[in-house]
Amino acid sequence: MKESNSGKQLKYFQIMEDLKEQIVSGKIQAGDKLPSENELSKEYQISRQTVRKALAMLQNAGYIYAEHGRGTFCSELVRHTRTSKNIAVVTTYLSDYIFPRVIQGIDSVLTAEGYSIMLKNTRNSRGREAQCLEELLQKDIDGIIIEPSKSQIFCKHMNLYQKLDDYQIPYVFIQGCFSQLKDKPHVLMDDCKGGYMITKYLISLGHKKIAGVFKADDMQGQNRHKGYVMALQEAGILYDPEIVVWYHTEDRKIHPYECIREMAKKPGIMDAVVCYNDQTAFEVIRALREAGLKIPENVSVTGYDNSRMPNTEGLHLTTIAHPQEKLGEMAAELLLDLMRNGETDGEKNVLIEPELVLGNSCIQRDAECNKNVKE
Amino acid sequence: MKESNSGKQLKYFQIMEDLKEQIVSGKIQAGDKLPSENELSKEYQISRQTVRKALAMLQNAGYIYAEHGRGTFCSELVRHTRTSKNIAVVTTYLSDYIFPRVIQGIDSVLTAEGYSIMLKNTRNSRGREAQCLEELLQKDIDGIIIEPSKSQIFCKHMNLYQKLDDYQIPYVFIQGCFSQLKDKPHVLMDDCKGGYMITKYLISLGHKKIAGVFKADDMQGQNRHKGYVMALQEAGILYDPEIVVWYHTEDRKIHPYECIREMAKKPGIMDAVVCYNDQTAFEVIRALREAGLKIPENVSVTGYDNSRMPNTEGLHLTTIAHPQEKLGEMAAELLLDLMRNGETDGEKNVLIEPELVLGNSCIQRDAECNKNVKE
DNA sequence: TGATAAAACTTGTACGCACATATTTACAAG
DNA sequence: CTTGTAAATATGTGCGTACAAGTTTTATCA
Repeated sequence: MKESNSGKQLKYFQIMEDLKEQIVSGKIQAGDKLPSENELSKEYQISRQTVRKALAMLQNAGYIYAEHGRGTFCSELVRHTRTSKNIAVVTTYLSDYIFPRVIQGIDSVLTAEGYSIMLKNTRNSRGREAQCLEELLQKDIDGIIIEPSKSQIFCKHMNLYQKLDDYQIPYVFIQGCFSQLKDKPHVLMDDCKGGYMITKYLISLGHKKIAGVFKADDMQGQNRHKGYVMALQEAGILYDPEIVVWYHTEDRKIHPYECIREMAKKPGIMDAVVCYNDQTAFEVIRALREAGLKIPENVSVTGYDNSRMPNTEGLHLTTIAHPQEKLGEMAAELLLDLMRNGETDGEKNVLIEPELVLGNSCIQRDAECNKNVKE
Repeated sequence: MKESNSGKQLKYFQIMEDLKEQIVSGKIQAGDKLPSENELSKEYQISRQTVRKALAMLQNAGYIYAEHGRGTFCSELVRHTRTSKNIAVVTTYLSDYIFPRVIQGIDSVLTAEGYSIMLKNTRNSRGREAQCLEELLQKDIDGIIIEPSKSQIFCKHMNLYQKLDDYQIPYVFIQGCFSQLKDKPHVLMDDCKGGYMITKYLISLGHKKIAGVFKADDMQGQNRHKGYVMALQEAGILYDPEIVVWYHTEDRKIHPYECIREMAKKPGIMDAVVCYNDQTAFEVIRALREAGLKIPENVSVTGYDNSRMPNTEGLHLTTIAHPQEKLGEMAAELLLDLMRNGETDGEKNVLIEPELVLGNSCIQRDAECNKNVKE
């Protein structure tokens, strides 16, 4: 396009400029109805067709929108120009047991509204997360649903989130949330309460030496650990760092397994293990079994997420339900709400209540349980 | 803007689409001069004003530019649209046990090349597939990887694939392929051979009455069935339609289960069941167990896809390996190749060799096996 | 032959009219 | 009070004309 007619006194250009001025200056505000084409035609003493040309330009530029039969209205400037109908979803893992159902929930809500999903994954690396965001900033997207990578660690690319704010691209965190951005809209589980509930459950079964295996680099791990500690303290059980294992994304396959196998060598050091999630729980079970211990006869084990994963030999984990699809739906709806109404109104954050799912991986343990560890 | 006038035959819209088509298809190339407004007006038998409206829209969209006094020209921009770095992936199911790893394979290849994935899912409905394609045609994408919905049934929206060809948007089929488009690039498993292999394996174990449960509405089901028939014929076993069950997407949860339970009432009617996939195999196993039959002691059961799904009570399915990640990678690489080199060179189709995965769901059956069906 | 003016194109601006179609309002009938 | 209908009003489509203002081609003259 050229439209370098800034100096000339073309009628359609003048009226266009005039109306634009009124919109930008605030004389005509978002949602206000403009005078009808005939009124403008009279007012400016020009033909309706010329008025239409001016209005068409403003509409193209996103300043106004017309509704057939109703009139022409001032649009919410930035908001209405976002019509790519693309939403980006940034996840940590693709083949994770959580992801498919979460994205299915997101998809079902967004597809119904005519949106398309752009998928990105970070493999839980902050570098790749930054790269994803940079790529997305180049693209035409209306909003982002993001599962932060290593949400526990200080976020080094705040500037990118700042840019999202500047560009007025709304975003919703799921699963976790950087501490620096904890005021931003997010949908996550009450992991602290979940950790508390499942630990309390073990205590109620008579366990006294409850080990814990937690992921160190995301918020979920921190919160589940916090709940674990709360439950112990409430029951007057001393927190024993000797039987708490922290691991990072990179060594999730080996570290918990090896630590637990090492711990299992000391008889009676634990009578239960609270695990970060079901996946970790299976690693722990593998380690315990190789050490000759039986689940749950010798050691009770709990998971988190209710993955219903390949459970070897009829063992069903006692775990915390993860409303995967629901979480996706809620995040999508929150995002739609943000896109429609802006960041103004009300409470944006959703905290999902955890729910205990009973399996057969835990057992009632009486006072003298410690004797029958390793028969 | 709305411009949702896709269906109507508005004159300015038609001529606009017509010209756009010519530009995108390459009939009008970058730099070419378009017919003058008066010529178009004569040619299409409409007024010059209406032609101007159509041209204005194309100019707004960046397809053409006008030079005062000289004419209207096709802009270079068309070529640039092929650099959106967006690839669409259209799948049937999101939470399917195959999908996550396939898309992970796709993602790993495409992300490395700087592409982003746009995700669409059809829930195996052809209507939704058509809708997805229509939406994608509106968007800025460089290529598509598509798992066709109900690939066995005649494809009713060939026109959309034709449009992809016109717009020169390359696409690769995975998992299945419409018979009308079987010459198009695709990456799929040799399902016929897979069905043949697994049936032959059962025959080699001494089975004589091998039932089959197949999905009727996709190519995979047809091909696995074809292999099943081939193996039977090769072994001189008569094909018995009484013990072959066909089901559709919609009743995948109930139909196989009920048919097998009905069949199981007749003692000795079958000594093995070849199933469309692992998911179906589990439904079949559930039905057989409820009829009082033991797997594999009374009836051997095979799956397909090697899903390693929640296997009840230590049962591991004998199945066919599904190289999910590899399949995704191959499809992505094939698509990249198409985008770089066009459709010209060499063999585009990839047929993955099936591989037998032995579990404990099948057993050697001696000649007089039929006695011990139902003890 | 070569410069120049005129003619014949091109797109751009501006206005007019008629009718289609969607929405709101007013009013009357039940 | 509800419902149906008609009128008024809004934008949307489509056509026609006239003239303005650039660019290219053609005809003309020195």
